[in-house]
Amino acid sequence: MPSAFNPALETVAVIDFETTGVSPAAGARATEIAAVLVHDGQVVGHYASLMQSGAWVPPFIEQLTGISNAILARAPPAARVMREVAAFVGERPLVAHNAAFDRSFWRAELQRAGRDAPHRFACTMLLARRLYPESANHRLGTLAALHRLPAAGRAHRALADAETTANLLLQMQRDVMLRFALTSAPHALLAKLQRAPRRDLAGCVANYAALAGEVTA
DNA sequence: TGCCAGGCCCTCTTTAGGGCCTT
Repeated sequence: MPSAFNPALETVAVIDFETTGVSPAAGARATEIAAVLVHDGQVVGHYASLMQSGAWVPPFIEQLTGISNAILARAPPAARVMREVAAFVGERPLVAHNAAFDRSFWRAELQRAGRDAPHRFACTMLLARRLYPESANHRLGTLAALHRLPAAGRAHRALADAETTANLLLQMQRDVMLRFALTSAPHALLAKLQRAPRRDLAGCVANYAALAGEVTA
């Protein structure tokens, strides 16, 4: 039975950081990263690791994530972890929930590790605001509950949140296909939709479909 | 020891302000 997704759909990497704060520009550092590879409608691989940057973990963050200074003392160096995860994702497009946040740490930590960060990002939060305006809010946990996504483990840990985001991405692919009668919902289309005027998603899909006729039903 | 930001979007807007979302 043929897959409902385009076999040519590129693999994307869904990432999630745990950090000591909200801004690398203000001195916050990453404490954990996870990357989940998604291809043809399913998760096909993952990477996850704590990382030791030497940064101090505030009590609020320890309570939120369960990641303590004592745990990080035994973690591998941040630069080594970032080089490993960069090799794992390669040049694939990246996806994150509130991607502006993860993009800032991705760039900052890779720069510290001596690696370029040219990756394209897509944001499940921006897309969810357009696809699910009826949701009470667009936090990852709320959207996971709304769609009854599979439980992925403790929230606010990198791998669990990356897996939840990956499942949300797959849910949105299915919903876009259903809503707009498409046979596939490639990453490039979702990336366009996340920037589309909220009241003209159908117009954005039509324009995209006209340029890439293979996605239409 | 323990603070901190920024991109995006909406509207009471656009020469701005404030809320959301991430840790």
